[in-house]
Amino acid sequence: MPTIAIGKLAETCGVNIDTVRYYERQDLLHPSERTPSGYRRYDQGGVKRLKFIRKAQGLGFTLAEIKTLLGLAENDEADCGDIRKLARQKITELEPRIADMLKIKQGLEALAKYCPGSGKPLSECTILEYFYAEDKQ
Amino acid sequence: MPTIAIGKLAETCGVNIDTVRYYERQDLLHPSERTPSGYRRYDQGGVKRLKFIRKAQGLGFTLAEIKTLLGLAENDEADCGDIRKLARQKITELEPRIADMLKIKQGLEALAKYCPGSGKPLSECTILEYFYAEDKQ
DNA sequence: CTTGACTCTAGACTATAGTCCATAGGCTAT
DNA sequence: ATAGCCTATGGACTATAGTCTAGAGTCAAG
Repeated sequence: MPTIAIGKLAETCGVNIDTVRYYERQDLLHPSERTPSGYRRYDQGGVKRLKFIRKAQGLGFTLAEIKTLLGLAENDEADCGDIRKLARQKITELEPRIADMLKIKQGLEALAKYCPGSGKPLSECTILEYFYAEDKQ
Repeated sequence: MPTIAIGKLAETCGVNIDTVRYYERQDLLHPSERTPSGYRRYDQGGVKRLKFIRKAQGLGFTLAEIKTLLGLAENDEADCGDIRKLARQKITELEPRIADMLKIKQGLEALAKYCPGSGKPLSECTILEYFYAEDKQ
């Protein structure tokens, strides 16, 4: 079974070489062995694991969460429900964040819409007016 | 014109006292004067400025952007168009982020929907299958 | 056998927005 | 005048996810 060096692994998966070492420090990805001179060697499992990490990141999981996922994925006792639970939890975390961002966007749109725009003095800027408004309530 | 101490300012605006000093280091908010013993004193302008900062933050502006906004707000040469431009820019920054988060959420929902769930072995988990899938392309 | 590319380690540094700490001095009410 | 807050400073530390550096050692090709 051929193994590859860290540079090749990084290149294959499209990540920075230092990121691979960082994942190792975070206990997410270890080489399958080391050469006598101390060079890391990775097998196909390492490649899969690194791709797993990047995909899960793409879905918004943090490295800590990915560690849990990897732990489950390699635990024969775990079942599908555990994984699904994490996915659902992530969804419910995402929902208020999306809602917040939409609210912010709508707020900005409303401000921009009523701001008279170019050529008008700042005294007529409704955005600044909003920022400087006294809190009602 | 009465002035207030830093603790009172922080309390009035609902921020941590260290945050006020932090904003000063970031050149966002300076006391109107110092007492002979070196205590910061803030006037009503300071209160307004701090509230301005917090409101703009609530709309998703970074401190660096708020610095620009404050600069404009206090520059007689600036006009409304400048402010509106920043608001619009923020909106266009927000849009892809919202789209990304919706995409992530939908991806997770699709995964969770097809995952057989509790009681099923991991070998049937479609989420893990997705994570471990070979890239097509 | 030397050159250039690759890798090793430990530790510093990035961004963002704070928060906390120690130590010292100031202010106020009793 | 003294207890008990308040404030001053500089610097360290938090979280997250890396990125970069220095100095040393290793490997492969010509």
